[in-house]
Amino acid sequence: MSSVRNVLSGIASLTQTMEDGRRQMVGLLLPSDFVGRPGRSAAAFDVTATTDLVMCCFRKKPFEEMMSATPHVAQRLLEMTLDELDAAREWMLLLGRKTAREKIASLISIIARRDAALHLRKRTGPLSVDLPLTREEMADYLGLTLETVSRQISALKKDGVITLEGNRHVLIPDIDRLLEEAGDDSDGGMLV
Amino acid sequence: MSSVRNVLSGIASLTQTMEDGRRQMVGLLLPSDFVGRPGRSAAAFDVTATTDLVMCCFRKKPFEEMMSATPHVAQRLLEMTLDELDAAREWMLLLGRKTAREKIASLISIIARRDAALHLRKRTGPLSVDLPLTREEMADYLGLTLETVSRQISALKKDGVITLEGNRHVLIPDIDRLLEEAGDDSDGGMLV
DNA sequence: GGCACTCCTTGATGCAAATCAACCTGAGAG
DNA sequence: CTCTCAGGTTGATTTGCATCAAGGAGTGCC
Repeated sequence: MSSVRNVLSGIASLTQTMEDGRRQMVGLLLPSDFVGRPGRSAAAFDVTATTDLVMCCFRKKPFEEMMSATPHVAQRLLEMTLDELDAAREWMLLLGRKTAREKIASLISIIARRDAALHLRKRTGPLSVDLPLTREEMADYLGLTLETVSRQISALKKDGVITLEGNRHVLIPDIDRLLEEAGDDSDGGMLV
Repeated sequence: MSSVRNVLSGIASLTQTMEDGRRQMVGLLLPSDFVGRPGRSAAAFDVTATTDLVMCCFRKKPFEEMMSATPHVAQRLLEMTLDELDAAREWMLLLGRKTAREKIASLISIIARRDAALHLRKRTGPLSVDLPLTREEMADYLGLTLETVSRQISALKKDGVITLEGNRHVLIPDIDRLLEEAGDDSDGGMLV
């Protein structure tokens, strides 16, 4: 049993489930993300692959030895965990206080931002992003139902905030407009 | 400017605020909890004392030197941060999927558990806990309005799940009943 | 072709929690 | 003693989202 894994390619989701089946996604694992905890074997959450996935699993013992031996590793891991904690806390604001429309706009802008960070290319035309999640997965992430997700996406489309190309592809003519709809303050954090 | 602080006594809350004033509490700082991040100066959240508070502030430089010098410190800090992350994720389930009644029951049971962990004494009679928060602060924590908090507390009282002694003091005749109302699976995590 | 399936959209209806509003209680302050 | 003000309760009404329900579009299989 390895206690720590590292996503190499693909997307996985971290979800919590209640006895009666209500589900909440609590994290999205993208390439380069770590899962698991050094020093604990039982996982508190379900980890589900949402696409084909390649992960790199570390053996418990050697990994812990490395942690002790090289302080930089522990420090780097700490920093990554603190980033995740910040992201989780931003998400708590979304779950607790945002409207359905704001939630959708937030999700799209987060995906857009992550995409931009990944590709690092300045595009002049409208931003273009792929949604790596089904409507149901988005609903689980946002604390909504899939019907509400679908309706709010349609509404944002009708209002010209986004354009759809097929079900999974979104064009963003005006990113500031989208951020405004997301209710984030201008400079806005919200990295995942 | 110190980057890291440690609560010695009292209670502080970590909150996020939107431009229009909507607020979400994203963490409760109790004695022994750490705030802040090594390596970053700007805080992403408001930290507000909800009671008189004594904190221990570390100077940035010496703290970071200590981090590098003693791997145990970094590891311990990592572990604490991972615990906080777990707690944040449990909280996301609450915010995204639980009903108002379940949220209140969850909050009370969390406070009860923490209390029990602190005092370590087996009591035979009904559990007795003090709520360290006003109704409004509970509302900010749970993603509700203060009126709903008040109503649900009254409802739980009427249904015999809890008993009130004054506004801030709660008796729990049957902790399992309360946990059931909280919607947590029996053995249940939910530490804060 | 027809069938089964997943994913998605849209409409009608219901309900839980927000909102708006009034009032209660206790603690200082003058 | 009265005034004020923060914290709390409770009631009436509204509303945003969930729920229930039907149907469309794409894909793979026989």
